[in-house]
Amino acid sequence: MPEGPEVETVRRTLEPHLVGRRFEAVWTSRLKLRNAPIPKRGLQGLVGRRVRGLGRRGKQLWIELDDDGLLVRLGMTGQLTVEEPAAARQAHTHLVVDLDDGQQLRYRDPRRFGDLRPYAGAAGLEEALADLGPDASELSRPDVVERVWQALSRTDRALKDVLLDQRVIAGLGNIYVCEALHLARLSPFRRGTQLKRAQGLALLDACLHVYDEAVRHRGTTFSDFVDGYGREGGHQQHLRVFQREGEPCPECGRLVRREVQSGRSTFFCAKCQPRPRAR
DNA sequence: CCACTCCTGCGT
DNA sequence: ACGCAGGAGTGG
Repeated sequence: MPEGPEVETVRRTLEPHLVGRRFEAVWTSRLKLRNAPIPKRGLQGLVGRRVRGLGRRGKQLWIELDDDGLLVRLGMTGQLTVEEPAAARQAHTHLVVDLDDGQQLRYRDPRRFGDLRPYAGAAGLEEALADLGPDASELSRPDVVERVWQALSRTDRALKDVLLDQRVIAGLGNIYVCEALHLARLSPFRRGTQLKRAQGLALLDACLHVYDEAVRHRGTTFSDFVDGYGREGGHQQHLRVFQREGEPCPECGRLVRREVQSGRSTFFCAKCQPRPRAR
């Protein structure tokens, strides 16, 4: 469910609550996450540590504790929230941490595509992030834009697939890639090598803009996404094409189309985002 | 690039 | 009953 803006919304809502708190006890379910057992021992090892801060790059979130820490990936349906211990524990809860202020940090994930992974020291964190490109918010920096443009302009892959590749830019998912391509008026099926420099830069600027707006609206909620206090996002009111098949394009009125690309739905306007002629 | 996997839940 | 879902990985 969550892309970078949703994860950032969780990070921002949880950080003020968690910083300075100590992990007093840890409970985990016995189910697997991402096809691997929950690392019970590693999580138990975090008891007694104090939270220093919350970090994020792309869709990857982490809680920095004294020395070590905990990486959290939300997958499609993960929710990380602070709740009263008396609040009913919802189905599909896989982690409950008792905090020293009497509250609980809870992780819930019906589809279990998420991941909980303790890490050791700065080196452990660095290793976990090694394959991630710069966060999409870093596209505000000219040097990052230049580096990403170089990668983009040299690939024959479709723009949609490149932007979804977390090694190139981290944090964009299906929603915001569709949105950015529409904003930049570029077809998702166009290839990187078919871009002129100005078009490429405009696309990266559109990615940054869409990303910032989504953060400003505290993320997009269709069904599952909630912030650290269980509140829904607001960006679903502002989507241009995503999940709007058959509705008029906000720019030209032509009906938005949906097509399957790389196995996933792509939403676009055939008039504003004409297909490239050849490859 | 494709097909298929991990899962549950929801809308048609 | 079936298709589809914000992600990510594998194998072909």
